Amino acid sequence: MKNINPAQYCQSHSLKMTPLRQQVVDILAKQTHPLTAYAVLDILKKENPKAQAMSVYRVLKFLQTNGLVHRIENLNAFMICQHLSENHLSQWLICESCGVAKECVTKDFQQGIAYIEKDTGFSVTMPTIELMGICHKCQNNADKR
Amino acid sequence: MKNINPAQYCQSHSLKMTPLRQQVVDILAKQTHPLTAYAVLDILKKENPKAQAMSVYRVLKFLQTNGLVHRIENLNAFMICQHLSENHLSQWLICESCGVAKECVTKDFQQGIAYIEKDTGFSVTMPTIELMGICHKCQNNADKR
DNA sequence: GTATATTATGTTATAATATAACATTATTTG
DNA sequence: CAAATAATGTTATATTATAACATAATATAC
Repeated sequence: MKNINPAQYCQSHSLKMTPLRQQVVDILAKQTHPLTAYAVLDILKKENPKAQAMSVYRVLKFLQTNGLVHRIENLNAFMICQHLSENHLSQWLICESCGVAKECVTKDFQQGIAYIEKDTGFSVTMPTIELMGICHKCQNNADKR
Repeated sequence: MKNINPAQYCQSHSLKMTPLRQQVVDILAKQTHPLTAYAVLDILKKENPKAQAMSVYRVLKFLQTNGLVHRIENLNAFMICQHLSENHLSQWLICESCGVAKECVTKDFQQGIAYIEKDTGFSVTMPTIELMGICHKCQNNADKR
């Protein structure tokens, strides 16, 4: 159940992977940095010149709703899910210097959410955990100057 | 050091609390729901008819940078800081049904961030933790129907 | 297999959110 | 007080997102 790809994921979740959706997935899968909807559109237009913003937003919404893509709220941008096969929260490390975004995992967040739900009766449907900061590499680069 | 107000906070942090900033703070302090910048503007205009979007964005940015206001990224909206006197992360519970937003606190998030920093070398400058969901009250209301 | 319903996409227009650039006013500091 | 800095005013415009309606593709019922 590891390294499942988006098309397989759609099959096993009875979701329809259309050509347009696949194009958007393929674009996002190549990125190390989050892309805005319009940045996706610009790339998409190279292979699909008639593509339009509305379609991109619709596809992104579908992909996000179904867990294939995460939205980075701090950047109004999107990343492909990096842990497709696992049941997980969207937790991101986003470097303010180089712009690279990586999914991160720690049980503490899961625990924190469980604690808060128990403590307050609040039922979490969608957690957003985004840690803006400076990645290890960029810290080293800064040191060298 | 409890229940410090924004003006006092500015004094103790050598920040300038101008009339415009105070007006925006006062508006936000009355809310249980996050307000967008333009929603703040609409209210602000009642007492300050010449106020404009640019000014509101500038004031909000100042207040956010200095920890008096938090931005709710999921809503493009702003809330007054509800724990001004304490050193804390921005952690929010946001009800998708009634729209009420509350700051929440759990050590687990703090721990999770510490763990990730140690594990990856990533240095967090600004965490965003937003838990969208349904508050206790709204769950009860739904049950009654 | 064709009609009907449903889902996906196309298309145009516009709403909502945010910032750039430059001018003016107020405040601080030497 | 002069010069520098910070805050706000003002206009224009960029960026992000959705509404509304049309058409095409696919699934489902008969």
